[in-house]
Amino acid sequence: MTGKRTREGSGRVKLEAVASAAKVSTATVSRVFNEPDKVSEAIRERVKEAARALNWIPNAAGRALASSRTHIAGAIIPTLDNEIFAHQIGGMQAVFSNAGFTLFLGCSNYDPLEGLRQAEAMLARGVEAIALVGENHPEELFAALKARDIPYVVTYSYSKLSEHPCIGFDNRAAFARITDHLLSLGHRRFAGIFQPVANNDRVAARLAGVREALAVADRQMPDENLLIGPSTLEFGAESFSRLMTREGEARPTAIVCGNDNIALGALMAANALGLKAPTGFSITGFDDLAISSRFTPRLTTMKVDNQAIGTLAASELLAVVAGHKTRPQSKEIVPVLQVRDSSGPLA
Amino acid sequence: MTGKRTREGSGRVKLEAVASAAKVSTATVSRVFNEPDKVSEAIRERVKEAARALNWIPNAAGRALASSRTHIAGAIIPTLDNEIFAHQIGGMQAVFSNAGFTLFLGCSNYDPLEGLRQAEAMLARGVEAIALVGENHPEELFAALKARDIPYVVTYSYSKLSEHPCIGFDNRAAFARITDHLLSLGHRRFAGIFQPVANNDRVAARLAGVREALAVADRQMPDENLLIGPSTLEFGAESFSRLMTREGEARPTAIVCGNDNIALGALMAANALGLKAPTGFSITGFDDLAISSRFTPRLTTMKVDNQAIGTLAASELLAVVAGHKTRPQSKEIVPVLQVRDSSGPLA
DNA sequence: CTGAAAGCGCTTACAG
DNA sequence: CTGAAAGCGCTTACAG
Repeated sequence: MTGKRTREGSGRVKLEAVASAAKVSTATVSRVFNEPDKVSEAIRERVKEAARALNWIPNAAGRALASSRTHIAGAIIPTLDNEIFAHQIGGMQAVFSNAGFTLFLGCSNYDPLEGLRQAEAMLARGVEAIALVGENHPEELFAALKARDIPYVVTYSYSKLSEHPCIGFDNRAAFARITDHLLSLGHRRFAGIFQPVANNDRVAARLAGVREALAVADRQMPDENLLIGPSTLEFGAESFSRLMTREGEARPTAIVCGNDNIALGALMAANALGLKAPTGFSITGFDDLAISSRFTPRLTTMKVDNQAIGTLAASELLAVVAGHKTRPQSKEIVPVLQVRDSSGPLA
Repeated sequence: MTGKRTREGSGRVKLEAVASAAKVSTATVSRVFNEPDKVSEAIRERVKEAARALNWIPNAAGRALASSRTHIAGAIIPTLDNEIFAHQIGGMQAVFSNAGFTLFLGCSNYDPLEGLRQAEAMLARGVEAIALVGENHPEELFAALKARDIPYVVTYSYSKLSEHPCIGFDNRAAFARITDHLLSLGHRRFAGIFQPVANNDRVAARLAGVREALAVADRQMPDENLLIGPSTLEFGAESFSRLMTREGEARPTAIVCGNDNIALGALMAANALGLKAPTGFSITGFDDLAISSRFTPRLTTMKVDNQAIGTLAASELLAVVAGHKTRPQSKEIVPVLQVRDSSGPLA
């Protein structure tokens, strides 16, 4: 009879119901929750009471549409299977949640296009800020972020030269450092066991760090001494066996592994072969996993505070969202070398 | 001059711009992307072209408000520090993403109230479905889910008796199973090293499983043989030392650990003390972490496909959201006993 | 400090 | 198959 259209609606309690229950306008209800100082205490209490009584949960879509704010942030990581990213997300999640932000999580599985796809889904849903692991993303993604003026940070890797705000550490410097450690122990024949370099700027930088440190010492790592494969205990183990069963000069004395997982695999193979580092050879890792310091032999590695990377990234992003700064500030986290039993003097 | 109000807006390209560029109504643009079959091909192409040219990304808030659909799902887990939950989330994320859903992640740190808080934030943001680890959540949470008719599943734990749809395994049965294994090996003096039971229905069920199996065999685990503490290698190690330095009858021969991490710690302590399972004692874990089958001695444990729990949970939730069923179907994942070197005949 | 009402960017019932 | 326009549930510029 009336010209009214019929619409489904959500069927939920809405702000309007709270307003009429508290006998105030919808504007006032909104203010009570968003700018409480602008409302007199008596009314404030009345409205809160009504909201509680009706069990009102604000509809974020309405809020987002009216205010162009969503209180959502996003993070894109390669995979949760690696505890370093899991810890990073854990730290991030806590800080965001504490600030009233809910976190979208996307995993690219090391496929930049998949990362792009997921980031776009997040943008469509109005994320106010986004964190990306590494710089290895399609230019398109960074362009979209800039076009919409969405603050972002690149995490895990850090470089002074980067055009992006980054929170992490210098992978190249870290591996130059660990190589120097082995060099200072007298090692001259180096081998490397690394995860794939494709789509992974962090691993590429690590290798560059090793090569750079060796070059300074007038050394180098022959191609046949660099084994690349999956970041698994197995690959570490089989690579170690392949390397150490070589004869004479072909056998390395220092094996730099791309991370602790690979190094632990190598150490297991060594134990199985009855070889005990640091006698005759040294092995190093990277990450300092919980188990690395308790394994026999204890693994020489570098410790990174991944959770701190996550909390710092979230804090910087929130500061920009809140308008405290215009751009997230880059922060360098310095990995700490942990010299333990798996590395020692050449002799 | 005009009575118009000034509003900020998002400043972004909107559907309206696409409509006028393609010389069609906004209704048609919307249909092109949501019900393409209802639009003639010529117009469809024209609109898509215009959208592409303008680089339009739909505003999800507008869409959500008008359609009451957000294409967002949520998951609440205790922590990402434990790889079992990380794997579960990894599986879930992939399935959701594939279906056009973006995933909210919340970590409760084993605090039910924190989990409730984060779940409420997700509800406010319109999640269409939610996955929760375990049943240990405030009744309020389940009530809110039911009131809003949001499909949910409880993951990781499984019980036929549960009033909730659950996808996981029977923790009680699994630990009864592992206890039976030790019993069948001739062990009679049992000890346990477990993580805290508070707010963790899974751990409570595990302990119940051990006790139940022992009771059937007319045995029991004395209070002083049950050590409870953090799920760390350290706690596993120190607990082992404490247990195994006891004299005579007070020293257990079978140690059931709450998970692999604790068991690995115990094994490390054993190695340090020069004790080698399964000579004189047996140790079991739970999870079958990557390292467990390669440690020396290889750990007897139970393997759970956590990723499958995640993918199944997401699939069930999506089926409900899509209207294919009214309620997620419970699914039991059966853990597989992996008998290895850390357990053996008593004598 | 408070309210009436326009507007955020979409979808969809209705009409043709 | 297509369009005009109401409506989704909030926020906020404006007026008082």
